[in-house]
Formats: sequence, structure tokens, C-alpha cells
Amino acid sequence: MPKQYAPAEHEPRIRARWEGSGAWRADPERVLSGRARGFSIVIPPPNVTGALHLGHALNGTLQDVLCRAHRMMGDEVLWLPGTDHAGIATQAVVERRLWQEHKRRRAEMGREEFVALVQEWKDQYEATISEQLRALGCSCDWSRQRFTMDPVCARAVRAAFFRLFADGLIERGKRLVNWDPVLQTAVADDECYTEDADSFFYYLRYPLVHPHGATTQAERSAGELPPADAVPVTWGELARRGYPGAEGRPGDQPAWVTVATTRPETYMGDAAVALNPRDPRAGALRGLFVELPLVGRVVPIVEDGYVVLPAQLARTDEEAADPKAAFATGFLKVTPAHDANDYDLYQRHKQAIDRALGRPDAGLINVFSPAAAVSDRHGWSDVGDAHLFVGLTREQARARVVSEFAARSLSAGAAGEPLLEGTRPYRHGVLRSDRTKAVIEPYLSDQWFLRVTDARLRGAANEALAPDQLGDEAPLGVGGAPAGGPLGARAEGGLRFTPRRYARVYKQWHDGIRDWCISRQLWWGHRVPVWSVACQSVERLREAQARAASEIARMGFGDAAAVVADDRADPPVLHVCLLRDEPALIDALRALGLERDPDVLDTWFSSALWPLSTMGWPEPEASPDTRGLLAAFNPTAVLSTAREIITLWVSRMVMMNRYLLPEGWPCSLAEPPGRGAGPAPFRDVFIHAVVQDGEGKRMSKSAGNGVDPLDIVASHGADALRFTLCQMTTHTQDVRLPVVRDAARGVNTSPRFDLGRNVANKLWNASRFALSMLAGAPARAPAQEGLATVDRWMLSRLARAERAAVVAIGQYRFSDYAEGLYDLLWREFCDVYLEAVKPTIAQRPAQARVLADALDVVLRLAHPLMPFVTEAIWERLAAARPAAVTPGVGLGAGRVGGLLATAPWPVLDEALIDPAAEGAVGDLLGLVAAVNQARAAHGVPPKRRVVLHASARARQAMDRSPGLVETLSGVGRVEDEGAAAVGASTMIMWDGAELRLSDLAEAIDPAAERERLGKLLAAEVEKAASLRSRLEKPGYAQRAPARLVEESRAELARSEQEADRLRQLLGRLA
RNA sequence: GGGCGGGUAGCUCAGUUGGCCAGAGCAUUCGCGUUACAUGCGAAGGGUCCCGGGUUCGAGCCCCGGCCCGCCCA
Repeated sequence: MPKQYAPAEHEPRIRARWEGSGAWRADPERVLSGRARGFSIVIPPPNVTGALHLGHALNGTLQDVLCRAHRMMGDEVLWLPGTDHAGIATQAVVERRLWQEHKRRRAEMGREEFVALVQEWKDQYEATISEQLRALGCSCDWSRQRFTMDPVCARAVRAAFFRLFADGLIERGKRLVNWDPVLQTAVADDECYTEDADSFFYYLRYPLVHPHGATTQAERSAGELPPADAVPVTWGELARRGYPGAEGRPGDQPAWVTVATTRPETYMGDAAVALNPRDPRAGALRGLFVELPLVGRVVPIVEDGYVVLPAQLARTDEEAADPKAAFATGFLKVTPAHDANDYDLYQRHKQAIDRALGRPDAGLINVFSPAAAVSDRHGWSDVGDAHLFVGLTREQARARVVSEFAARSLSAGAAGEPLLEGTRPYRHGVLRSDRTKAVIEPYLSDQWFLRVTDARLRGAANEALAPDQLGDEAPLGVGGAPAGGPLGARAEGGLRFTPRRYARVYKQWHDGIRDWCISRQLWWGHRVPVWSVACQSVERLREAQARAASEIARMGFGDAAAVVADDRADPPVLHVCLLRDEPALIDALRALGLERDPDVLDTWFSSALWPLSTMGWPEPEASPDTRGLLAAFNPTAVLSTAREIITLWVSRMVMMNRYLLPEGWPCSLAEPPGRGAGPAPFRDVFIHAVVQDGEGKRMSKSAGNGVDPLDIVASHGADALRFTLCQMTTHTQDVRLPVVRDAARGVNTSPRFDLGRNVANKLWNASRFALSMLAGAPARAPAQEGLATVDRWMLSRLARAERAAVVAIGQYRFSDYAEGLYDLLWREFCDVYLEAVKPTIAQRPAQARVLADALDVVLRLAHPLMPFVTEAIWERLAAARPAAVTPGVGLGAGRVGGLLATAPWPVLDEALIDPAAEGAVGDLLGLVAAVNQARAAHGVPPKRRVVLHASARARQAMDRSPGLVETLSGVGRVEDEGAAAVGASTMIMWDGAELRLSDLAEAIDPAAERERLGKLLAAEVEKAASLRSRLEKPGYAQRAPARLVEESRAELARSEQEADRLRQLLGRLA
């Protein structure tokens, strides 16, 4: 074996052995027949837009640790890999490349050709991603790799959509969405970012009017038609109404209110002006209206607490502190079709506004085209004199509105003040599209919505939480207490988050959830399976509905088609959702005028089905690759992911799984779905930390601070990468990884990975040494001799480490797992045990056996974390180890191909835990430390063997672990206490007494000796003083537990005794 | 504005119901080519546990009030 572990020489070969063995392929039969417990994980599918980053590597490592550990513990493991089509992201990337490389637009090539092109891109990246995961050693079941748009997943999407549509949970409606005017599609909040921009508040004057001219209320109720023109309200009238400040204005002139806005270009879409009911002007304005300049629309004034009072009217400090208060006038233009807050405000005052404007939904006045240019063809009809804005872009329209308002005034003649009262610079956040950087337009459009607010979805998701997740009491066994089997079949009882605090995030998100817009105006994705036709009237709609229903029934597709007639839509529209593409039926629908919806579904719709679709739902038996999977492996054991995914994905998976699987699952899929009573798709959700750079910044391509996991595999090896990532994974929300540039290789790396590399190398060398000793040991000799204390110590440490590893893994404490292994391997197996066996192993077959067992146990415990190096060593250990195993140690053989990856987790009897041996070796290690400190203080050359004059007690302790102290501290000879010292000598303190150490050199430096003993004395005096003051404090003896008081007293006595001895030694020196 | 996480050695982090003079790795300094490993071994230095109060025999940990960094939601 070479002196250094060279990962590149082993990793490809071992990967090939693993993958060739078929050990990763899950067998649902073993679960369904009760022969093994199932343990499954579905991978959070990476986007096909790019290569994996360090976050993926971290998550992949954690999942692999869990899978490998459970596989070794005897569970049947399914780790299901796959990728996500990432609709908008992928389409945008491919469109950009298409333009850069071929100067072509997708519109020129048509939908089919474009989708084929994206497919090619996807194939390429999917291959890259799976290769990267393999390079990390991920033990995924590659035979079952899925893609969110492959036929199996597509079937699930179709079935889920159909089910939800038929149950009335999917509906089409006009709503405000985030609109990317470049891609011309709705985008989700998480596909946008906010950027601060310098802008202005514009102050626009809207004239106050009586809407109905001179008609009185009495005349109107008598059916008199109002005059066409509104009648201006004068300042005089306002003054009579008690409007503060109106007296100062010319009484015969028209009055106005001033709205403050950052978006004057949307004023054509105004449906009202709002002010706060607590505004002192509110009363005077009640019943009045304003007329929009140029447009001529007369809109009502409504009162709503949402409106910010201007700073001078603020009643509380909090109101005054609102940054908008400084800019507010108290009047808000309400543009429901172009602002989400205005939309909500409109919903609250819908009756009043619709009545004032004369028809239902009249407030939704969309004045823009999908490209965000002013348009009178998308819902705006009363253009009036505002036609001069039509056709302008948003930016042009803003400038033109401002200049028109500046140029016009309310009253004719020089006295008139301009409609533009002024502008003030204002810096505020502007929402932009991730993909195109375009400013997002809140846009009113027809979209498909999933009513996630329904109790069957949101309610079911919240109810899935384990009851103790939201309580204040810490649950027993955070994140899953091990109980039962090796890793514990935790008691049932619902979804659990680890760390637990994320349960609250999950719950709170649901409480504020809105219906989910699931349509996207893209080409890359699952196309909405609905065929529709708009009808001229409700009567026509009914006719069309009847014809479609009879066609469907006649052709025998009653179970595969759902018909919905929407008579509230304008115009009324008939929708038919199809479970499958049935060409004959589609032709028949076409003949009735129905056309397929061009939109595709939001990517998260298919992601939400991932634990179902990957396992073949709704027809798992249809293919050999999915047969049995759903029943055996859904619910999965755990989902491991990043925290921003809780809302985007975790919640939606829970809703879908609970909705689509029947109550009492696993049972027959033919059972009717339980209406939200099915199981959650996983028992645990582990939220891992986000890896940041050394400054606490998120790693990103654009910032150039990212680390490519494959660069680390190349430089340090996969095991080193895995160890370091695991070791960092605590339960905090983020972890920092200092990033440095490796100029020679032109890549980013981190010194932290050296730790992992060193650990792998340490394991390699320890094994190399252990194997060489085993080769020389008389393996076959029957072991008559008992075990030395240090052997029992080693077994005890192994037994404890095994238990600690199980607990750490079971609680997703990956850092504890890694550090526990580090201590076991480095501090105990290498620093102590390997040193201890050096002088004795050749004569002690039993010790050789313990050594082989210890190495085997270490390899097994470390395998989930560092699979490559442990597998490489285990190959060699198999040939070198003695046939017999130490009693109490259970080490089964590899189940498949002699692979460690398929070998059982070690079993170590409780009886191996030996506190006496641990205490004894601990004492000896204290002696070793004392000797080494004395050697260092006197500059004794490392090679020089010294003489230890041991007390009877020391000698006895040493005899039980022969050679241990000698090897570790360079003691060449042990003499009796009374024996004459050779050469220079010194005293060391051990167990409250001093021992002489001699033959350090020809002479020692008295100054150095004084310094050393002085330091020891000072420490001892400090310690004794602290103990004494504690004991002297009133109440300590009475109130502290007796055990502690006892210990303190004993410790003080020992400390004082040691200090006395040191004083004597110092006195003798002087 | 609401919620959450963090602040402990130069750096990255442990510190589980409050109880040994507060720990690890890296970095630093000194010694070492020592027959498993220099990706190693031995030793040393290094701390106002963010600040201020409180509870307690005892606080890094619990309570109250601040400050700073970060994340999520609105």
C-alpha cells in the first residue's frame, strides 16, 4: 500500500464495482413481504439549467449518508434520483443561446421545434448532473432515474390535474399576476428580485365632481336619467362642507384632490380614489367623485384604512415613521388592474366602485398590452381624450402623462394651476424578472388557479404536522428518537421538521397562503390539458356543454373527461379537461370549436407530485421499474432540502400526496382518494444549512465565490469533500466556508477541505499499519490469553462510538457524526490503540483479533461518510483479518459482491462498555501527558528514552496495559521509586503524587525547571482557590447536590496536596 | 412591521435538562526526518463567552432590556 491515499486511483474503480453490483437497486418486494423495513428518499430534483453547486453536493452527501447507513442497518433502501425541467429558467436559457448562437427567435421556429431543442439541452445537462452525483459516491437507484417531464411523470401530472379539475379545485380566472412583459408570461414571486431604483413621486390633481350633474337623489330614484356631464365641485362648496383649508381657495373655482403616485402611467386604469377614514378631510368628501383628466371617467372616493396618512396628519409616531408618510398626500389613486394592493382594496370596496362605474367587475380596467404598452384592446374602452397615450410603452407613457398633466390645468385662463402639482425624487424597490431583468408588471390576465386555500389542501397540509412540532416543549428525541431497530422506527404521528423551528415557518406560510397561479405562458412544460371554447351567451354555453357531454358519453370517455361550464366568465366559456390524449375525442371537441389551452403548468405543479410520480402513481404496476414502489416506499422516510424550499415545494408535496392518495394508504389505488386524508409524503423533513463563503455571503456564480464540488473531488477526493461538508452541518441556518482562489489551477477552493483529506489519509495509513501488523501476527493461534486493559478500552470506545453514530444519524446531527468518527479514528484508534499494540501484538493473537475487529468497526462506522476510502481498505482487510471475531462483536459479511457498502452495521454488545477500562486508560494517558510536558519543558530530544521511577500504584496500572505509557511518552525503562536516578531528573505530578523522571540529559536547566514547576503550582493554586471559595460560599453545601459537594471537597484536597508537593519541590530547587 | 437564526480563541465552529480551572479543527510559536501517516508527532501561547441588568449556592446556557450580523414573510 502506498504511503498516501490517492483518491483518483480508487474512486472510479470502486464506483464501477458498486454500480455493477446492482446494490443500489431497491427491491419493493422485500418491503411488501415484510422481510425488510423500507427506507426511501426522493432527491430534490436539481434544475436542468446548470451544473451542480456546493449546496447540491452537501444535500447529496447528507442523503447518501442516510441511505448508506440504513442500507447497512438492513433496511431496503430506495434513493430515487432525477431532475426538474425548471420551465421558465430552462426556456429562458435556451432562448438566449438560440439568439446568441443562431440569431433566431422561438416564434420563428414554432412550438414543436423549439421544445425539441430544449429537450436536447435537457438530455445533456441531465447526464452531467447524474455524473456529478455519481462522482460524489451517491448511491442512488439509477435504474429508476426520473425527469419531471418524462412519460411516467407526465402521466402523473395529467392524472393529478384531472382529479383536481374534476373536483372543482382548479379554475380559470382573471387575476393580477407578476407579468414578465419580455417573456410575456406570468412568473412566480421566487422568480423575481427587488432592485432599488431612483424614481419620483408624482403629484397629480384630480378634479372633484358631482357625478350626476344636477339630478337630485329624489330625481334619480324617480328614474330620471342623469345628465351626461359631471358637475365640478368648487372650493366654496367644499368650504361649506367643512373641508379644512378650502376657505383659502377661490370659492368659485373648481376644487381638486392631489394623489401621490410612482406610476402615473397607469392613471387611465384608475377606478377610485381612496383616503383613510381617519383623515379629517374624509367627511367633507363623502359622496363626492373625481373625474380623471382626459379620460373623463368619473370614479368614486372610498375610505380605507390601508391609505397612509401624510406625515402632518399622522396621529402616532408609528404612522409618522412610515417612510411613505413623508411623501403621501392622503389620497391614493386606485388602479386595481395594475397594482396588487389596489386590487385588494378594490375587492374590499367592490360594490361601491362597481355601482359607481355602472357594471360588475368594472374596476378591473387593464390599460396595457401583454408587452406592457398602453392599449385600448385589453379591457379599456372609455378612452376619451386619452387616446394620445395609446401605443406608448410604459416608459413613454409615463413621460407623456406627466407632460400632459403639467401642460393642462383645471380651470381655463392664467389663474389655473397645472394638473401636475409637482414631483419629488424617491428611491424604492422595483421588482424585476430573474430571467429577463425586465420590470415586472402587475398584470391582469386569465390564468389557471389551484384553490390551495381549500381545506382539503391547505388544511390537510397543516394537519399533517406532528402535534408536538408547534408546542413549546422539546419533544423527546429531537427530529426522531431512535427506538426499535438500529435507527429506530419512530412512533407514527405526523410530519416532523428538523430543526424543529421550521415547522412554524411551514405553518405560518399556510396561514397566509393565496390561491396558486399554476399557468405559465411558456412552451417548455406540461401543457394544460384543457380544451375550451368561448360562447356568445349563457344559452350558447349551455348548448355547447350539452353537445360536448353527449359526444363524450357517446364515445365512451365519461371517466376520462371533465366538463365545466363557466357562466360567470365574460364571455362565458366551456372547458373540457381530458385525462388522456384521445385523438378521436380531441377531433370531436375540435369540431365543436374547442381548442387546447396554449399555457403550460408551473414547474412546481409537477415537482409537487415528485414522491408520487417517480414511483409510478397512478399506475405503478404498469411498468417493471415502478411495480410495487408506491406501496413500499411512499411515504418516504425523509426529505432533505434547503429552507427556502419549505414554502415552494415541501408544502405542495404534502398537499398533493395527502389529496391524491387514499385514506388508509397503503391500500388499493382503486380506493377513492381520501380528500386530503392520505399520508404526508415523508415522515421527516430535514432542512440543511446554507453554505456561505467566509464573509457570510451566499455563494453565486455572478459573485465568483462559489466552489465547484468536482474541483474538490479532483484535488482532495470525494471522501474529503463529504467529510468536510458533513462536519460543517450543524442545525444552524447557515454555515461559512472560507473560500480561497487557487491561482495555479484557476479554481476556488477552501482550506477546510484539507481536514477531510487528512482524515481520509489518516484512515488509510492507520489501516496500512494495522494490516501490516496483522500480517505478522499469529492469526491462527487459539486465544487463551485474556485481553489487556487497553484492548477492553478500545472495544468500549468502539461500542460507545457506534451508539453515538446511530443517535447522531437518527437525529440528523451530521456534524456530531463526523466529529465522533474523527475522535474515534484519530484520538482513540490511532493515537492510543495503534501505539499501544505496537510492543505486544506479535505475542498476542487475541490482541490481533481486537485490532482487526476495531479496524473493521471503524471502517463500517465511517463508510456512510467516506465510502470510497473505507471500501478500498475493506477489500484488503477481508484478506488479512483473523477468522475469529472477538466475543461481543458482530461483523456480518457483505451481502453483495463482498462490498462494504452492503455489509451490515457492526453490532457491539452492551457488555463491551467498560467504564473501569476507560478510567484506567484515561489515567495512563494523564501520565503520558505529564511525562511529555516535562520532556518538552526540558527540551529532552524526542528520541531520548527516559527513566520513569514509578510508585507501586503506577506500576500496577501500567502493567495492565503493557507498553502503552512507554510507547507514547518515550519512557525507556521503568524503575522502582527508590532506585537511584540516572543523569538529570525531574518530578512529575500524577494522581496527586509525584513521580521521578530521570536520565533526561546530563543536566537540566534549573531555571527551566523552576519555570515549569512554578507554572504547575500557579495553576494548582488557582484551582484550589476557586474550589475553596465555592465551598466557603454560604448555601453551596446546603443547596448543591451532595455528589457535587463531595467531589469538590475531594478535588480540593487533592489539589492542595499537589500544590504542597510542588512547593516542596520548588523549595528544594532553590 | 412580524417571525427566525447567529454573536464563544486570529479563522470556522462545538458546548444536550444551569454544576470539573470554557473545548475542537485550522492558523501561530517552539521542538522533531520518529519504521503507519510531515496530509504526521510532541509541546506552548491565545478567551471581557456582544453589552447592561436580574434569578441562583452556582450562568456561555435561564429571564428582562439593548447593540450588531444574516435569513424568511408582509
